[in-house]
Amino acid sequence: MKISEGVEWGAHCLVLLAVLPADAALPTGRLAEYHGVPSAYLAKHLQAMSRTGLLESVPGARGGYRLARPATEITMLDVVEAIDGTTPAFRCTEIRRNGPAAVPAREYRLPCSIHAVMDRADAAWRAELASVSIADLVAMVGEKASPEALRKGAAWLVGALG
Amino acid sequence: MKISEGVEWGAHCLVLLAVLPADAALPTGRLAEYHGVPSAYLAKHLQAMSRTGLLESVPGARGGYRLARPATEITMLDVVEAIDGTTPAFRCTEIRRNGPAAVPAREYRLPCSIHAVMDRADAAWRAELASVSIADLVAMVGEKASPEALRKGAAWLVGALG
DNA sequence: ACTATCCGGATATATGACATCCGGGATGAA
DNA sequence: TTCATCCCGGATGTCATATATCCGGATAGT
Repeated sequence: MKISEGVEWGAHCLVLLAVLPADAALPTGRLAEYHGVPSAYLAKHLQAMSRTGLLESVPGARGGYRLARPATEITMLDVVEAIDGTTPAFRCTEIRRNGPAAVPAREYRLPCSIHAVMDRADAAWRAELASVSIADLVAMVGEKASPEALRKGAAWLVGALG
Repeated sequence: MKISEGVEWGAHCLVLLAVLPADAALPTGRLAEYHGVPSAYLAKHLQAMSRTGLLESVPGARGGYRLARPATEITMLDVVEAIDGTTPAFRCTEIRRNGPAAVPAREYRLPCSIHAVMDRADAAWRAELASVSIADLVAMVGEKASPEALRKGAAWLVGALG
């Protein structure tokens, strides 16, 4: 089991965009440069977040991306679902309907018990992700990051936005 | 994100083995036949569960697999970890150390906030899985399955064990 | 001895993740 | 108007992993 690397990139981008002045936007190239990741591929994930309404794209010269709504209203679950999709990790192939114990399809009214358990675990995972917003992450990073790193990041932002 | 199909197979096999008389074992071929899955591939997953101590293998003619401990003491988390591995779904690539805001490695004492959030969600998922035992699943299946399916399954078992 | 079975390794194939590129369209600046 | 950016979607290529199979060696019943 494995989550796409793009989720990490997307989350970091959202955190960076969350500390920008209102209405300011950063283009794909700048976001890629800041995080040291390939620009062409990051674009794919930014487009995905734009499609699901997390980011707003500003076309044209001096355009870029900015948050589509306040950072308090974007959760980590939104990011994961935008980039990794909403398909549950477990897919029941209904193997109970195979083999010698199989009965006609209409008998399988109730969902497979194993399926149900996996779905509950999936729901718990998503609930945990939904409880954390991008704004929460901004606060955490502000507390944890070294002053030096914060200073360098801010200095770069001034250059990128100017 | 996606869980190996083998987890479903493994869980169903454990449930079937849990209803066997004590000390009775079923070989790979029978387990595969009962669930309608390829025997050679199922063997891989059974071996994995054997290595992690969920199953006990009985070598030699008329051997097979049986539970290594009571069904009440085998959880769904055990199954998932045996077959899908214990590696967390999210892997932090520390992209905060890239780009213009990077500082010397010794400055990154505290874990990445995004990483921390993903780990908490992963823990919630595992906790949910750990709260359900194979014995619980046997009970659920007993309640939910159609009497007809249970009868056919039992009949097949009598033949397979005889 | 013979047969049935587990076990590990080697191998083949398919699926999806990762990564890049290009053409089209939209926007603002010159 | 013209031009330089920039977003967007599709096509493409590469690579890692999941899926699936097979074989030889070891082991235990008959």
